[in-house]
Amino acid sequence: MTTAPQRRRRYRDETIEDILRIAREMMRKEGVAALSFNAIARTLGMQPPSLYNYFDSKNAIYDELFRRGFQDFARQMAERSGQDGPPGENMRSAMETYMRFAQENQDLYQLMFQRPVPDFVPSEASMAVSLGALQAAQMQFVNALHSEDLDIEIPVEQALDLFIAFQHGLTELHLANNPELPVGEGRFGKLIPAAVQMILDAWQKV
Amino acid sequence: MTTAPQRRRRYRDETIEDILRIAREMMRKEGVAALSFNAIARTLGMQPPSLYNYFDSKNAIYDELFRRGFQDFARQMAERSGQDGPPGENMRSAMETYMRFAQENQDLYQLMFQRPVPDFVPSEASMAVSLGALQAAQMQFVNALHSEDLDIEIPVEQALDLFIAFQHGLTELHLANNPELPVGEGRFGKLIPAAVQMILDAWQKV
DNA sequence: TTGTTTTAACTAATACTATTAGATTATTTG
DNA sequence: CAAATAATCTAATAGTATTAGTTAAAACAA
Repeated sequence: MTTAPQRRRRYRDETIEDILRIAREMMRKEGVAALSFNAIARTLGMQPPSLYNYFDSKNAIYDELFRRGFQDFARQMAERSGQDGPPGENMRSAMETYMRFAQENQDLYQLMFQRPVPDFVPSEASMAVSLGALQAAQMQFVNALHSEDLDIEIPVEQALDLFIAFQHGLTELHLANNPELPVGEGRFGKLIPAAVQMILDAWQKV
Repeated sequence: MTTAPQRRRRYRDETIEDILRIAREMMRKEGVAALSFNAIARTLGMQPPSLYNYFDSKNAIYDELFRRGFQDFARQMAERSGQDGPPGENMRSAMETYMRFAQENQDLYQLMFQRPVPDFVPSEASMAVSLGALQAAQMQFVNALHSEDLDIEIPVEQALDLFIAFQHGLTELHLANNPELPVGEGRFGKLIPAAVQMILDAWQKV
């Protein structure tokens, strides 16, 4: 028949989504590196070896989450507001989107930007997605640095890297100090406006 | 006798140092979270259970390294130059010392500032050392922010946190991108002067 | 120098982990 | 209906941290 094989595939796809959903729950609860392949299987009511029909290894699960994480990240950075606004607004939007993604997807963020699992190395395909996403996010921002309102005395790439480091540092420290608080609250989560103002004070035309 | 018992204690202390040295080697080679209690014992020529005569658990080894790491960190931050110099010199010295510690002790730095081992929670005693070290490093720096050359329009604690985030972000990204390069080289490792200049441009009296 | 206590090592065992091999059952296709 | 495929199982391997119980040696007190 024509419908039957599709049903099996649908079941299979559903099982894969279940696996990834359970994996993320466990990563959030026990820590990214504490993910147990066996425990995922047991939660699904399977014996651990059966899970190998869906993923070749535990690291293959990490890899799929890594890839999807960067896809989501790229999408959210692309859809953020303020890209065509004044530099300050653009910077604020970029920092908030970056930090919000990290706060709302702490499991994925750790997997993507920290390296909590020592023997997990992203596949070439996932690495390509990752580099593409990061480059796209940076390209969006280079335009802002070429604004007529700014007077930056260092090479654009360096200015961009300073911004990235600032953004990353604020995000890391927000997650370390107030992981439960949304962007805008907490010791570091509330500093985005002050950070943007500092950058503008340094780079704005006098 | 009087000398004999001291000899045994000396042997014991030497073994403890050996254990910690081997642990750090393994963490650098295989990753912090990949440290194997059994492998340390085998390297020492012991059976794994014998190692429990020196450390109560694998996490106790992490804990001792965590504590010593913050002691070293505090000492290096306290001894750094430029603390009484002009604000820009003080900032540059602080950032360089912070990043150099991270670059030269990547195993300890990960254990201290990232959280690569999910079920390792520092003991209260080690946590106290850690908080003391961080607070001391920050206190050194508050003086710099009160300099007469600066005109900061936000609360001092916020200015301090912005600096910390910037410093931390540059360091994280240096280790992620050019872990083998010393401070001053590499995409992010060379940006400390530019970062300090940016902060001065924003905060210096006009 | 005795006897006692402490220390440091051992072996054996437990309960976990990811993973592989091979057999079996269920589902889908020709 | 028969053949192929997919999904599951059991059993086993080699590793992990850790605990219990034992033994030999060293240090201490008399």
